[in-house]
Amino acid sequence: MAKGTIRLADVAKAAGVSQGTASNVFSRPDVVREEVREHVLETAKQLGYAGPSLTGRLLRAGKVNAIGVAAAEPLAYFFDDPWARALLAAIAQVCDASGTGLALVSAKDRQKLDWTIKSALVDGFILLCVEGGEKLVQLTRERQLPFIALALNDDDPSVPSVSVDNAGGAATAARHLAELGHRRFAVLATEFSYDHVGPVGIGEIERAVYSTSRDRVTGYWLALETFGIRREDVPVYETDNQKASVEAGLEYLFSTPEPPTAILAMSDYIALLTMSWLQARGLSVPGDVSLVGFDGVPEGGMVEPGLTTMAQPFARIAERAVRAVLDDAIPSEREMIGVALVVRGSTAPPKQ
Amino acid sequence: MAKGTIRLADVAKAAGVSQGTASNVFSRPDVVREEVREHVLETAKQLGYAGPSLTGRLLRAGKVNAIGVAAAEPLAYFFDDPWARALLAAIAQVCDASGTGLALVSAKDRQKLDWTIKSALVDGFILLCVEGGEKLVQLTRERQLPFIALALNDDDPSVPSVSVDNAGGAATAARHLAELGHRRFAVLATEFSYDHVGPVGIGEIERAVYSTSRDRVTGYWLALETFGIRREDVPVYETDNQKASVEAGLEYLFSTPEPPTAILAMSDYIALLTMSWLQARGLSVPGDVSLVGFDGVPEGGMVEPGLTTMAQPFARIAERAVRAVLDDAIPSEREMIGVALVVRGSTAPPKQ
DNA sequence: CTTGTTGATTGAATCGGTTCAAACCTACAC
DNA sequence: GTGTAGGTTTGAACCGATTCAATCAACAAG
Repeated sequence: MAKGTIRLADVAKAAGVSQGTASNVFSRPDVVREEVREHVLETAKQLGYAGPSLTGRLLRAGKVNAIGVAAAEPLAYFFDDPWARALLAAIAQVCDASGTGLALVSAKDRQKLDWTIKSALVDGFILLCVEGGEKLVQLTRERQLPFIALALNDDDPSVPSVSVDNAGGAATAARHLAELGHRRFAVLATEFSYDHVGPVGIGEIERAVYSTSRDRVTGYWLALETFGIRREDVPVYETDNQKASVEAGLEYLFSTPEPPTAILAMSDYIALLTMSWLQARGLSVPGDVSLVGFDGVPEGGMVEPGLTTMAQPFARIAERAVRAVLDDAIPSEREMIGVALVVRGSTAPPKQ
Repeated sequence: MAKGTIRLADVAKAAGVSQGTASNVFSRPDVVREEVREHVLETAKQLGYAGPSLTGRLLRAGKVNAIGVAAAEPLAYFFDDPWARALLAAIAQVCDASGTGLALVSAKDRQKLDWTIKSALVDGFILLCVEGGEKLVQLTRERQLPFIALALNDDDPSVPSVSVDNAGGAATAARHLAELGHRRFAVLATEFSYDHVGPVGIGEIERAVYSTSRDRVTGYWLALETFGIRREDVPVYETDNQKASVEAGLEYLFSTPEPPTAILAMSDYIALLTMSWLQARGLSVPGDVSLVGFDGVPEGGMVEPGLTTMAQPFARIAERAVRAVLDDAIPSEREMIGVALVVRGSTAPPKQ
C-alpha cells in the first residue's frame, strides 16, 4: 500500500517462518513463542513493514469497523447546520467510545449521492433525512447494508428509524408559553412541502409532505386548544430554515395590527435568527416577545438571553442509532424518543 | 457482506458466463456485448446481488478513495471548533468535487488515537495539528501513508505541511489598526506552551513551544514598531482558546488604568468571545474598542458588528492539502499561503 | 519403551473481486 | 479457401491478509 510494498509474506520469508506464524505475530501475539515473535518483529522493522495491511485483513474479516453518516445535502452541511452538528458531535462521541470510524457521506446531486453511498467503506449508515429523505433511503437500500433513519419526514413504517416525539414536544412547548399567560401566538415552521415558503393555512398543513413539521404544528394546536386558543387564530409561516425566509416571516408576522407575544419556532436555528431580528428591531426578548425553539443545540445556551427550547436527547439518539447499525440490530418498529423542555431566559409572562 | 452473501462468482455461474465477464459487466460495461450484459444484470437482480463488494475491489486496486482528517482532539472537536469547521467544510467541498470519501479520525487519548490512525481506511491523512501536533505526526508516520500537516505548530522542516503566513498576516492586522490611529494595543493569544494561560512576557514568548502563536506575536510586534510602539508596551495574555480563559484575559486587560483601544485576537473564536464580553460590559465595538481576529470563519460575518479579520483562504488550503494527499504529491518543502485582511465593522479610528 | 498431552508451527484454503494474455468467433478481403 | 483484423469471452493468477486442521517436538505418565 505504501511505497516499498512489503507484504506479510515477505517478512515471513525473511524471518524464516511460515506466513501463518508471521500473521499470528501481529494479530495474536500471545500464541507465538516469545523468541520467534521478537525475531519476526525485528525483521519486520528492518524491512520497514508497516504492519498488516487493512484491506487484506478486511477482506477476510468482512467488517470495516466504520459507519457512514449520510445526508442529501452538500458535504459542508454537516459543519454548517447547527442541528446536524450537534447530532454528529453526539454520534462522534459514541463512535469514539466504541472505536468505530466515522465516514461522512453526502452530496446534493443525486448522481453523486448514489455513487458516494455505493462506494463508502462502511458497515452501515445513519441517514439524516432532513429533506430528500426518500431518495436517500432508496439509494441506501440498494446498498443492502444496515441503516437507520433519523428525522425521517415520512410515515412509511417500513423504514427503520428513530425519531423524536415531535407532537408531544411541540405540545409541551406551547403549553409552557400558554401557562405563562400568553394568548397571541405565531409559529415559524420548517418545511411542509418542497420549495415553498410563506404563510400557510390549516388545509395545507394537513396535507403536508413532511411529517415532522406537520406533527409539530399539530402538537402546538392541541396544547393551545386546551387553553381556548383556536388554531385559526395562530398564524403559521413556513420557512426553509434559512435566514432570508425567516426574516420574511417575521416581517409578515409583525406587520399585523396585533403582533404575537409568543413565538413557537420549529428549530433552534430559526429561533436564534428570530432573536437577533427582534433585538435588532429594538424588541426585547422575553420582555416584548417570548420565544421557544426546538432541538436544543448548544448555541441556544450561548446567546443572551438563553433560548428556551425542547431539547432532543442527542446522546441517546446517537447511542441508539450507532448501536443499531453496528450490531445490525435494526429495530423493526419505528422508535420514538421524548424531548425535554429546557427553560432559559427567552420566555417570561407577557407584559401586563 | 450483507445477508444473502451472494458473490460475483455466484452471479457468473447462474448467468452461465465466466467470472471475468461478470466482473466486466460491472466495472467496464462497455467491453461486454449488450445482450450478455443485460442477461448478467438481470440474473444479478434476481439473485439480489448488491454489486461488487468494495473490499474485494479494494484489495486489488490498493486504493480506498478516501482521505482521513485527523486531530489529537475528541472527535466532537470537528463540529465544535469554528476554525476546524470552516476548514473541514472546505475540505469536504474539495472531496465532494473529486468524489473522494472523507473519514474523521480523532481521539484525545493517545492510545485510542494510535489505534484509530492505524485502522482508518484511507489513502492518506490531513493532520490538524492544533496542539499535540508532534504526537499526531509521529503516529501518522508509522502508518506510512502520505500525509500533510495543517497549522503545524512546529518548525521541523521534515514534516510536510501547508501553513498560512502567520507573521505576515499578523503584521497586516496590526498595521491596519495602527493606521486607523490606535496606539494602545493588547493581544489575546492562543497557546504558547502546554497548559498555561495568563499574562506572558517577551522572554516566554521567544521561548514558545508553539510556533504559530509566536509567529503571530512577532508579526504584531514588527508592524507596531514601525509606528513607534514598543513591544514592552503591548500586553499579551495567553488563552487556551476557551471562553473562561478569554474572559479572564479581558478582565485582566481592562482592569488596568489605561485599557487598550485596540485588541488583536489570535483567533476569530477569541475575537467573538471578546466582542460579546465587551458588549455585555457596555463597551461599544468599534466605538470604544476596535477588534481584529484571525482565521476568517463564517461566524465573523454574522455578528453585529461584523468582525474584521485576517481571512485564511480555506478553499485554497483545502485544495492543496487534498490534492497533495490524493496524488501522493507531498511537497518536500513547507508551503506557505498568504492571508487577506477583511475589513468589517469591528474596527474604526479610536475615539477622539 | 509406549502412549498421551500440550504448545508451537506449518501449509493450504479462503475472502471477493480485477486483470491480462490467450483462445475464440465472426466477418470481410483477397 | 485462406488470411487477417476486431471484438468477446475465458481461465488463471493475483491482491494481502486470516484461519484451521494437521503436523511436530518435547516431555510426563503408565
